[in-house]
Amino acid sequence: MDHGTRARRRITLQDLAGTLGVSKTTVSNAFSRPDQLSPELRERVMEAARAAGYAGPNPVARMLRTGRAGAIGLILPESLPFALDDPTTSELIRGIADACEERRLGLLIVPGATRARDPRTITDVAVDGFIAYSLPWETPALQHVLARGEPVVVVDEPRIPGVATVGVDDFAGAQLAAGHLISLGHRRLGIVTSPFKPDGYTGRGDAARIASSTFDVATRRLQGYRAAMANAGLPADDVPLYECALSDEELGRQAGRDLLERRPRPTAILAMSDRLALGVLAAARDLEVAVPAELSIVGFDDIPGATTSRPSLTTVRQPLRLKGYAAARYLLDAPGTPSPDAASKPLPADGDEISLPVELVIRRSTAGAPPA
Amino acid sequence: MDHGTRARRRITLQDLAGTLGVSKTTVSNAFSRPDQLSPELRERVMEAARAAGYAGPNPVARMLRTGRAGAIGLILPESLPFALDDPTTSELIRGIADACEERRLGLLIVPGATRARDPRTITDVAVDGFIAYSLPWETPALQHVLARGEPVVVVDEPRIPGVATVGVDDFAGAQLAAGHLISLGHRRLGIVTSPFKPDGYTGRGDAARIASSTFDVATRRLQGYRAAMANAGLPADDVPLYECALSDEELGRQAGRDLLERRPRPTAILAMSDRLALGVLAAARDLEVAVPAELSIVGFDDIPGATTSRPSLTTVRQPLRLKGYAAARYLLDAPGTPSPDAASKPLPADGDEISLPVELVIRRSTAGAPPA
DNA sequence: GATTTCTTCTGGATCGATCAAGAACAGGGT
DNA sequence: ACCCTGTTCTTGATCGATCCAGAAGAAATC
Repeated sequence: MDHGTRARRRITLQDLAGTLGVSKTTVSNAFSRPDQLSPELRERVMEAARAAGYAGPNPVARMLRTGRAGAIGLILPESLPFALDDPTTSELIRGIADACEERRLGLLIVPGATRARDPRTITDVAVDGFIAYSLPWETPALQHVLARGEPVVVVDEPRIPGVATVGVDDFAGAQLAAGHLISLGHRRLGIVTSPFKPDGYTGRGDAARIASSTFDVATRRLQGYRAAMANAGLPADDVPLYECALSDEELGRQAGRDLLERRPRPTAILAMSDRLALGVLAAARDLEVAVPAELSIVGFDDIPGATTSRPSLTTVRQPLRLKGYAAARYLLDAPGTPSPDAASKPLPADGDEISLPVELVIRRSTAGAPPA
Repeated sequence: MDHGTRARRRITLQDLAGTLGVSKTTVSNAFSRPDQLSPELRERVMEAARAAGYAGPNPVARMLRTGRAGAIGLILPESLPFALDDPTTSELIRGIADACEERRLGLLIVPGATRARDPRTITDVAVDGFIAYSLPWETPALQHVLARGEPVVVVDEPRIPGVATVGVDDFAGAQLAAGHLISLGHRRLGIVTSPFKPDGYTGRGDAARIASSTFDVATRRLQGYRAAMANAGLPADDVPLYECALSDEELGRQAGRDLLERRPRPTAILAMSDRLALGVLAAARDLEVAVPAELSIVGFDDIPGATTSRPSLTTVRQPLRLKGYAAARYLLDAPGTPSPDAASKPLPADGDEISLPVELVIRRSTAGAPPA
């Protein structure tokens, strides 16, 4: 790995100082603190640097001395290819990128955290802090991140006491979604859930799994759904449930088929993500169940595809991009340490936890329950 | 920025050695070269580390000493949000991520390179090499990358002597596309181009701009189109041309409207990317021009959306994901330095240049020319 | 028993920069 | 002449690890 450019040993600041007959501090200053030396000398230094092919101070050495890496790390649960396919994750990344760009910071992506592997992908990385996205409770990856002793902001989950978290009010959002269906007269609901454990299970809901869930968000959304049902006097505990290992359209379709083949057939399905909901929509199409005439569907997230589907998707909007932006800002600006521009975006912080608002967006995938 | 976790000063390997009464080398070995010390001592060290909250050797210090950063940098021309929207770029990223995962390397993204800014986003970053994607010739960013003296692989452009490049045969691909239309009987063609310069210009083609183009790929594709036309005896020089500042559907639509409003109206349009082609498709719909009956359209890239559009898009397929993978592998494995598994994927390398094959994919957006 | 070899561990140099403290010299004010 | 302030540049310590050469002791070889 030394092609594309000469393998000449890299010149150091020291060397350059030697050939110029000045001290290394002076050369360092020429690059990093121009006001600390006379313009003429600085020009001489830069000229010599150009001539010697010196590109500037070694970033790693500088990091070691200054203690700043100039980048933040993003821990993702799945692989990067998956993350890019998933609108939820890629919106989050966009938001984080917005903040990184403002602050001129690099973004280092560390994917595949749930498949616990070599901790070195986390421990060996030069960053000033981490954003950990949607990890299950017991992930070793998260332990390694925390052990590094650098600032960490968790997005969505897991909620860990003492660790800053940015998320949305999943409970309220789910309650809104279910409440909407109930107010439309639906009584036989079905639920498609995101995973409760990172073990790849896909299939009918299982009380034991739910009880021992390691994914906070799925748990809270389920509680929200059930709370709304309980409020309406519906039996919340034995609602048909299908768990998907990933928020993926194909699995949503599978879930939709399963739920729609049950008798009595549900008249409405709550999905914990829009991708799952779009899968359910596909299943309804497969089985020739009319949406919304015979079946109402509510998603969660409000991804771009929720507008363009046919019918468009009623869903619970969460500010995905803002969530990423807020997480990065929160990581960068310690609360209580008012940075120059911290006032520009006051975020609703509550202790360690920033909770962003959700909102029910009613589109065409929901309608009154069909006559019994 | 020290919340979420205690602000305790980080323990060093030295400290730990002190409290244990062993040398720092031993502690270092315990973490990084377990075979260099007795299992019992190693266990004692690890135990003490756990007790002291020591997460392992400081990655930056290790990098400085070993000279390896454990990550590669990806320079992108536009912002990351744009890159994620663009299927071409995100497929490339997927491919790079595949290779990084194989090698357990981090991926550090440095976006926005064409809007030349602070060189520090490039010079201050800890990576073992760079992949530079689709940059114009004179970008200062590229100079900074090259100046770092670390391995660089350029993807697509610019072709720079002595710098490894991974790309496709744009000329041949464009020739295939134009040849296909000509063999269908089309004589009045129009061309929608990606930018020739990174100055944000969108509008009708301009010979001067083309002559002074700083984007190799656009230039080569245009030459391919024109070569096919010249071969068929068509006047290649005054073919209607519309240049778009970005490969973006909205601009493609704008281009399509412009070309379709010219008289005589072209019977076929060549677009330098699928996103532009999809925009042209939208313009045809706007103007109620039937595709492919009244207008044939050929794209370039073969992004996923090319299959799902209506009609589906005839295009020149390039192996986008493989391109990313190949670039990363080429960066990691110096040619001539046969690494253990280098033989697994023999790539068609020609000197510094790897050229991946393209292929014409005929779908429903092209048909015989309408009768004159 | 002397010599060699192996295993296990140690000390000091080193990677390439930044930082704190201070030296040398200039000019200004009294 | 003196002190003070300011600018410009230098020296030596330091960031936190890895690497190299070698020491000490145990085991193997002759």
